[in-house]
Amino acid sequence: MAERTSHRAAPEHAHPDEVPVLTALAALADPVRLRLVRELAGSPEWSRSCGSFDVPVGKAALSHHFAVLRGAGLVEQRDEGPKRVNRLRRAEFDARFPGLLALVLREEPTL
Amino acid sequence: MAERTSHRAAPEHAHPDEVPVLTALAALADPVRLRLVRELAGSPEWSRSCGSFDVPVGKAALSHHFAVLRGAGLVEQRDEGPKRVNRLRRAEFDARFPGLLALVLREEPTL
DNA sequence: GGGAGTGTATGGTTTTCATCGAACACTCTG
DNA sequence: CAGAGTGTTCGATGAAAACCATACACTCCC
Repeated sequence: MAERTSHRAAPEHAHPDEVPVLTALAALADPVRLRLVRELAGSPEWSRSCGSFDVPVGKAALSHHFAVLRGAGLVEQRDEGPKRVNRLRRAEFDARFPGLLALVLREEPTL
Repeated sequence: MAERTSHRAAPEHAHPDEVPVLTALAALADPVRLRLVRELAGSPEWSRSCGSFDVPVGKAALSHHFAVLRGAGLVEQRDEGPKRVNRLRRAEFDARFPGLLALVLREEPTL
C-alpha cells in the first residue's frame, strides 16, 4: 500500500486562527521559546531539526517547548526521515496577530 | 514648606523604553492583567482607582498585578487623595512595542 | 536485524507565580 | 483624634510550569 512514508503519529498543530491571544503571548513569554522562534526565523523553512537549536535545556524540555509552540500556531513540523523539521508560520501567524512576530524578532538578541 | 501633597512613597515606574520584550509579554500573558489593561483602555485617563476594576481577586493580588503592570511600563499611577488613580501609557508603550497594545485591545473580550 | 540518531512520553523534583489573610501606612471626614 | 476607605507589605499556601533522567518508538544505514 503506497501510504505515507512515516508510520509515526503526526504532531498536533493548532492553526493560529484558533489560538487565543493569551496562549500566543504565554508561548512567547519564555526565554527558551523566544530563542527558538528567533533562531528559526533566521533559517530557511524546513531546514532545522528540533535538536539543532542552541538552547540550554535537555531533549525532554525541548520537546515540550516545541509542543507549546505548535499549540500556539507558531511553528509547523513535518517528519523527514528520522528527524522532525520545523517551519515558522510567518504569514498565518501574522494574519492572526499582526505585528507580534515582527515585534519579537526585531529585538535585541542579548536578553 | 510647600512640598508634595502626599507623604506616601511614590510608586516605582519603569519607562517602556527600559522594558525587555519578555517582561512586556509576560505582563500581558495573564488573564487578570489583560482584563485590567482592557478595562483601563476603555476609560478616560486618571479616572480609575485601583479598586474600581471588576476582577475576581482580592486586594493583595490586585496590588501585585498593578506592580507588574507598572514594571512593564504599561500603566502609570498617581496618588489622588486616599486613592491611587491609573493611566494607560498608550503612546509611550506603543512607541516601544508598536502594535502590541492594539493587538490585545482589539481582541474578543470573552476569554 | 542490530545499532546509532532523533524525538516523544512518563514520573518526579524544583522553581515560579498567583492568591489569600492579616497587619500596616496613609488620606480624608466626622 | 477616632474611624472609614484605600492600597501596600508580609508570610504562607497551592497550582502551574520548567526541568531532568529514564525509558520508549520510529527511521535510517550497515
